[in-house]
Amino acid sequence: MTKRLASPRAASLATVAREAGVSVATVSRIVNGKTGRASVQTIARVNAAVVELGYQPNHVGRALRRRESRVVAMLAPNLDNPAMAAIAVSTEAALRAAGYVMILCDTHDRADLQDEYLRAMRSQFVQGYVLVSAVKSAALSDALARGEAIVFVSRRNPDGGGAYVGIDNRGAGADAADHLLARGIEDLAVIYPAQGSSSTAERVDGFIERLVARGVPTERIAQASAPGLSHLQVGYDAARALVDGAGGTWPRGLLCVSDLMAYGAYRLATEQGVAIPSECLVVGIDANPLNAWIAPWLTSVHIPYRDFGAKVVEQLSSLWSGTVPDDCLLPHSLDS
Amino acid sequence: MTKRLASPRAASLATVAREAGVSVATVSRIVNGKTGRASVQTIARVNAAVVELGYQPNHVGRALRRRESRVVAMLAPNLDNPAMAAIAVSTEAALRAAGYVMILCDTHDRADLQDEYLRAMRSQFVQGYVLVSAVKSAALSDALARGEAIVFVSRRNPDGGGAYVGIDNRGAGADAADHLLARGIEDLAVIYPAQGSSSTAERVDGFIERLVARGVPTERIAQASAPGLSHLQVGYDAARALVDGAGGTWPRGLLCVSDLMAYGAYRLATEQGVAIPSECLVVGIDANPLNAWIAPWLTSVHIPYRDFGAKVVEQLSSLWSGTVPDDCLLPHSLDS
DNA sequence: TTGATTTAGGCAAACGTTTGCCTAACTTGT
DNA sequence: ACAAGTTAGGCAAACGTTTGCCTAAATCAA
Repeated sequence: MTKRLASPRAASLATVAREAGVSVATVSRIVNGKTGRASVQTIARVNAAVVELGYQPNHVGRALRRRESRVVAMLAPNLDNPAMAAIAVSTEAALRAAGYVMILCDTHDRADLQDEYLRAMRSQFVQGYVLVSAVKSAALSDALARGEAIVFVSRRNPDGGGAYVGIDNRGAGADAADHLLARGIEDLAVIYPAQGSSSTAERVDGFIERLVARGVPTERIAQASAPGLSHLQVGYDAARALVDGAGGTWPRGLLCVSDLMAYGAYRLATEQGVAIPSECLVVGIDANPLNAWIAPWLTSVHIPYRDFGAKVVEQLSSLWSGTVPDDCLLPHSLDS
Repeated sequence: MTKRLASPRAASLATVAREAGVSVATVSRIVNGKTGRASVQTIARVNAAVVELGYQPNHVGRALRRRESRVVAMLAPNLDNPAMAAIAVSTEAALRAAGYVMILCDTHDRADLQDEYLRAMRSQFVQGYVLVSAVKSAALSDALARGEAIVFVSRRNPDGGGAYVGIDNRGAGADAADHLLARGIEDLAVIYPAQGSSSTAERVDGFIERLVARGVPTERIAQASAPGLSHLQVGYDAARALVDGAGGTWPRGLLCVSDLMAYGAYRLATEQGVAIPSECLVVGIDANPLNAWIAPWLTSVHIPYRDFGAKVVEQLSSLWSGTVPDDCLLPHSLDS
């Protein structure tokens, strides 16, 4: 027979304990699977009460007592970027599968917002942080010094060290170089954002190094960059700088360090009547799923963003168990 | 593999109280701005201690005591869709400005996942829910019956009623109709997903109603749909169904109820050598910012997703204060 | 002066969990 | 039969806040 509850309060350990005629401590132990401490009959009685009352452990009480929540905060610079969104989605799924919930914060790539979020999250007993393309900031250094569990994604710890999930950026740049050379293109250029993060810089380096190693004279590798946060605009501006710097002519092959930058460059090409890809083969990095539908002109290095989440959770688990994990580099690929 | 250092505890009310030589209660009142209860000197002393120790209120303790967190859960069907990501970003920003944090859950449009999330969130003392394109489910009905604060976005409450933020979908469809008619196009079609949500169905209805009202014979308005979750694929499949149903000829004007569907249709057109927009003017709905860069052929009804967040927070506030807010319809626009 | 009111702030009980410690009642070993 | 060990489970103290209630002292009214 079921009781009609006077208040809409959810069942607590106390409710269950009363119903089962045992103490709160016993119920707590049983629902937490500490088996050795109770008789079979008691366990059965408690479990019955749990089911009947629909008891669900209260995470707030638990967090207070254990001084830990099952919450992980992700700080990402801008979810407008489909690559970031993909990372967020896959991380959220992996965390949830591991029994965590994810709080998402958009830092807009601003150090002050990153600081504010880091501080705010601390008082939520957040258990770990996933920092996508983190920037250097005071609260970040503090958090690292305190030994918080922090996984860096896509961009390495600006203070050096720390757990990292990403790809071999140099390798990705090198692959792009090989791809272009394999098509007999030797009039090459690369564009990138002026506020260089470690990852974009590494892509550029890898690209140039490989070209040089394969005998392309340095002076035939044009470079240009542009400031700004929107990779779309940066791509447009950098491409303009590149072309203007070359007396109005486009290179035959162009590496853009992200797909969004490639979209920006494409717009300029369209405006200037340059045919892509026949006059200029554009290579991006990210392999946005939209490319197949509306940007078939773009060749792009595939990054397995959908696999990032699982790796991030692995690294967090390592940190929680007290070890410092090795960097995790996922495989990229450029289908030819 | 090195061991991490144990972190020193953050300052609590007790720490501050000891430092300032007052009781915990007094500190609590002061940090909460209950001014009438303390002398000016005490307030000054406490504030000094707060600053010195870098005290930040612990949200977990507060949540436990007040039986409310400052957490809102957003359940969204798929963040891969840029429109969803835009809603998530703007809601997160608006909530944070109002002092809340947002937990993000990706339901993949599945009722069972939506149920699981709703139940899991309850024991986190989540204060409100933002349900983007919610589907009918048991836990949703339960939550509504319990009187939880729930705001529906983009798709109305499947059980009817409830707070809603969205656009005038019929109006958007009608605007698309006007746009096409203004260009003298009368050979028209519309494609939409087979699993019709209220919003896409309304867009189709508004489109057709307006066309009929302006004298287009019903038999000249072709329709097609396709099943599936990915609007990209749905657009492709539906366009194929449409064209096949018309003996291989494309309409002169085509409304796709989302931009992603338009991308899908575009791919088919490209494959079939149909020139967009000269042979077929495609109109989408969403106005994805990428369009200007890589899909200039697409005309799209602009939806102010960036304004959704503020409205969502308004509606949540209404719910929290006990009133039932009116539906909030934001203005859409189609720049001609 | 006295009684009434205000001011300033402390006490302690929640909120829901977890866990070290304690204690009865058994079970063994000898 | 008695000491030693095991089992089953209760007690109560945290964790960090908030808040109703209480109490001194100070102020005020008459």
